[in-house]
Amino acid sequence: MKDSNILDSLNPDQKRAVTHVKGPLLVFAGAGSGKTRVIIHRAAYLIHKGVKPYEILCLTFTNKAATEMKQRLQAMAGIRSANVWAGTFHAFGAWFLRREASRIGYPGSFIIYDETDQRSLIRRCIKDLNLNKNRIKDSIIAWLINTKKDTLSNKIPEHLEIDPMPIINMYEKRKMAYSAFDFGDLLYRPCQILSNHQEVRDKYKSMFRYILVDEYQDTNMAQYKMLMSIIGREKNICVVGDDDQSIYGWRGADVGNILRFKDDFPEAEVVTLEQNYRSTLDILNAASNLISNNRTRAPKRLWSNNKGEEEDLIVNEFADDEDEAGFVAYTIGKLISQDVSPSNIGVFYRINALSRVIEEDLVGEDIPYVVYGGMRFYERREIKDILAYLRLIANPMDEEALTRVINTPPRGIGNKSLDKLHAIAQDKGLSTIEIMNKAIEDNIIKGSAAKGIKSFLTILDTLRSYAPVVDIGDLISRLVDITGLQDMVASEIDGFDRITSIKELIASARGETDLVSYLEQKALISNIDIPKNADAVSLMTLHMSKGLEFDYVFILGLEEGLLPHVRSFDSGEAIEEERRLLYVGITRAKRKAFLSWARIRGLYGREMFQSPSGFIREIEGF
DNA sequence: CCGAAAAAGATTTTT
DNA sequence: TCTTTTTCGG
Repeated sequence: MKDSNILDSLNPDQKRAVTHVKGPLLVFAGAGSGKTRVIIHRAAYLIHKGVKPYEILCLTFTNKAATEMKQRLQAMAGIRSANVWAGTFHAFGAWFLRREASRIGYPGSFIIYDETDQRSLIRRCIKDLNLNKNRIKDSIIAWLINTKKDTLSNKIPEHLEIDPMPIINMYEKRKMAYSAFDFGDLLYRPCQILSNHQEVRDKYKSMFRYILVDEYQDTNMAQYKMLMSIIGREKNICVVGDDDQSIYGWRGADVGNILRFKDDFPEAEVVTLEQNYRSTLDILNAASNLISNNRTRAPKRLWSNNKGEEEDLIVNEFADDEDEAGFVAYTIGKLISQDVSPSNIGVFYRINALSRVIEEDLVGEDIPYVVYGGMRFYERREIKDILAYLRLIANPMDEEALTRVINTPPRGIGNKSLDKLHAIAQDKGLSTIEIMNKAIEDNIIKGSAAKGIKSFLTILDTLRSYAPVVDIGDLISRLVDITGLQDMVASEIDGFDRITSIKELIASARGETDLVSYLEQKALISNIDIPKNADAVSLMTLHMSKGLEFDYVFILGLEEGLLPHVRSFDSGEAIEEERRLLYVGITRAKRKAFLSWARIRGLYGREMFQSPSGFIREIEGF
């Protein structure tokens, strides 16, 4: 491949970013300015210039972005690109820990706890510490634990009724005994290891000589530190981002990271991409008007050559949410009748709860649609049950998984017996599974409970013997059969749907053989892949829309309390983030954007009287 | 111990 | 409104 193949289609600024090989590089890439192209082309260019693919590390924020990056790089640079390390920060953290976790007393075969697992473990700690009646919320503890890890700080809010530290300590101790990491650990623990071990730092510094980071504006403190400790002496670090699209502050993301890049690396080359190739001028101006109301941002103004039709951005007011939904469905129907493909239409909202009304009307109009997010596949009960069994096969120490399935389906083991077992295990310092047989021999557990436990152990043994010899799809289908999960689920009211999702899971696990890496994949990728060639209208939250584009975009619920959301009212910073969220939404639109608000909205079973979002006036430039 | 019924909880966003 | 947890009678 020649230089020209890689550089031909780029504008001068993009070219500058792609060809800057040595030393730190900061790319401010406005919405629709070809950011992803720059990253892909840059990686391809590096390989072309003789950089070894395995020396390149590409970090992104979402799985979606990571997958896209790998695919497009493969298309451009061919098979060699397979050796580029590309993935999310969390996936990188997990990969790192598989190799280095022994340094903090963890086995490399650890499992990953998702939010639900984390919550129920916290709840159990609260219970075991007899802090139940204090009505301390697990959500607050979870928030504390996660924030501590995301921001690498030890600050604890003072206005708490009780000291959260005993709970947190017990949580961490047990999590370690179970060989589990939570999401926060995947970023925090690598930081810890890297900062304590010079030789580990050196190892990864020489391993990855070229680092590319996408969505740098969304990095939190832990991600930042992790990054800084693996940047080699050559400082070939390239970060790409847009401070106007930082929308993860609530999760510890710090826009300051991108704004301070110049301080971290004074010698850095800075490229600003301001030409927008996506939207029409009207849409772009509306978005620019809006975002110019933010105080903390690097000054810039996007421009576009796309003239468009006369009215490309429309704000509508409706009497209630049903009218709004009716309009959206009607308009989409009209567009489709004009030969617009449904896949070129996106409907966005601030909170998932808004999708329902729209869905009803879309069904009524016979319009195909896909809802992204919402109830996540791997959080469905039947799927979590199956995964818990798999986790137990891979790692008998996983008490959380054990608690979940020991009596699912019911086999006569109630809370009493379970508490007894837990107590013995705690006492002996062993895992519950290890002491089960002995508890029965010693007659501590009797009757139906003992019988249930015996059959449970037999089931596990049987499954464990299958695990090395069949693929995971096969393993799961035997699992649902032997455990009785399948029969249990089938007899439920919504059994058919649940059986369908079990079948989906089995199908998607065909050909997989490595249980540990399979489970990691499931923990880190929360949504099952929806075929993207599906010709359907896309419904999603504004957060999910980042990185996508549609010819026609509908944004619902521009109301005070919804967008901006109530929870942002007490801080100016948070309001700015809401503004960026709407900015992201508007800039997804290529040809037309329909924004709307309703005077009455049914929300959580209540009728709310709404007033228009202040953002509407800002868009219109008053 | 089980399952139904009632009560409570949570409704922002994601890895 | 919808889901999860707790309570209570069998």
